[in-house]
Amino acid sequence: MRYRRVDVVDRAIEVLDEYGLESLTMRRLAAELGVQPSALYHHVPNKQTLLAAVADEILTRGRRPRRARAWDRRVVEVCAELRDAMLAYRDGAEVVATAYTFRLGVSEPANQLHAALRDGGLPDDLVDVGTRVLLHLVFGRTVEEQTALQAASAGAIDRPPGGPADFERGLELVLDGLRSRINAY
Amino acid sequence: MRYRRVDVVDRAIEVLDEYGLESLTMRRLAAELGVQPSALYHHVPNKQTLLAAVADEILTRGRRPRRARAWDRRVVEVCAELRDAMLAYRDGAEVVATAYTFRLGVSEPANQLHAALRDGGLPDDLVDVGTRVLLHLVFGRTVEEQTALQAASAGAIDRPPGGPADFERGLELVLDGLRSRINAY
DNA sequence: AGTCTAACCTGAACAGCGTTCAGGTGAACG
DNA sequence: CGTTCACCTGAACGCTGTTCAGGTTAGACT
Repeated sequence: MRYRRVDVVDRAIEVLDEYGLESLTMRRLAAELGVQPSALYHHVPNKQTLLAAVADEILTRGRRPRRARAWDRRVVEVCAELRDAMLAYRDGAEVVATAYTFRLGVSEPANQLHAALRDGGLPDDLVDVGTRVLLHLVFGRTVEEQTALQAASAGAIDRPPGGPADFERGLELVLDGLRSRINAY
Repeated sequence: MRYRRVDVVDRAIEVLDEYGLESLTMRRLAAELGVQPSALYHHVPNKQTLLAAVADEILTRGRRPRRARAWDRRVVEVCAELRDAMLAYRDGAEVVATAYTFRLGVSEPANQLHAALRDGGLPDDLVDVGTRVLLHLVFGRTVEEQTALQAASAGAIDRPPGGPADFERGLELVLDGLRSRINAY
């Protein structure tokens, strides 16, 4: 069998979802493809890049059509989509959040939030600040939620916190702040 | 030379600050102490625990007296102290944020924020939501800032964003949201 | 049809990691 | 003066990401 880059990334996501991030090693992935570990380096320069590609693919798979027209509803939509996309795969939140931290891909959600806040009529500098605050909120919260969720399903019952409702509460908090800044101008 | 747990943690912080998190290996730390790697396991059960201890020590060293009386000023104070404490050591933000993610220590800032929001007269559930939002904001932002800062000092000039002003802007955004929820009751 | 090129892969190795374990050593205490 | 026990040694185990020289094979070109 001969593979291309896409096949490697796809299989990486399968391994991630089934066995978790700590089991997603180059050797494991190679074995899963029936190939020597060194073969992977013909498709990907290193593991970090692989993980970035995995993160991007996870987000791509989670995309859905934009429905809302009002800027603040659109922010909620983007954040919810981002959250759901990450939660759809085991350890997805950690992979995506880490890739974002190292500025590897994951720029699409940032762009969409940026655009939404701009449409809201916020001053430019507040658009930047707001975008980052929203991203940090979504990443932090979702990583926390997924960690707790997986810990809970592993027996350590530590009341799975939050859920979508709790998530949206936090979001509304920030949106309130943003809205109050609009009315001021 | 004979060491105790404190010595190990202290030296770990020195190695962290001087050579960075990726160089803080058990072997490296042992060599720095002039000791076999296995010796470390008499002071610490594993590396994860060591890093949690490092995180806690970093926060302890960064503590300062509480001055503000108003609840919202106190929130700003706690967040600023947390940020400064993490920024005081190389990769400090990442170490502390990771420890928090895995629920290993780092509970003090959470408690203080919780108390401040309670004093603000927020309903209980909002206190929880707000505390976590604030923590995620501070962690996300500080990790991002420190990463960019260190990348910049390593030659990759990617405009070091933010600084204290930018940080406080994001914070005020959330505080606005919280304040608006108070006045509603 | 035959040749060539480039993409894909093999197999072995390197240097490093966290962690374990049986056994040694020396300071402090009774 | 003897014993205990905290601290440490030295070697090993099983992993990890990554490199490299060389083999194989599919597809394009003449």
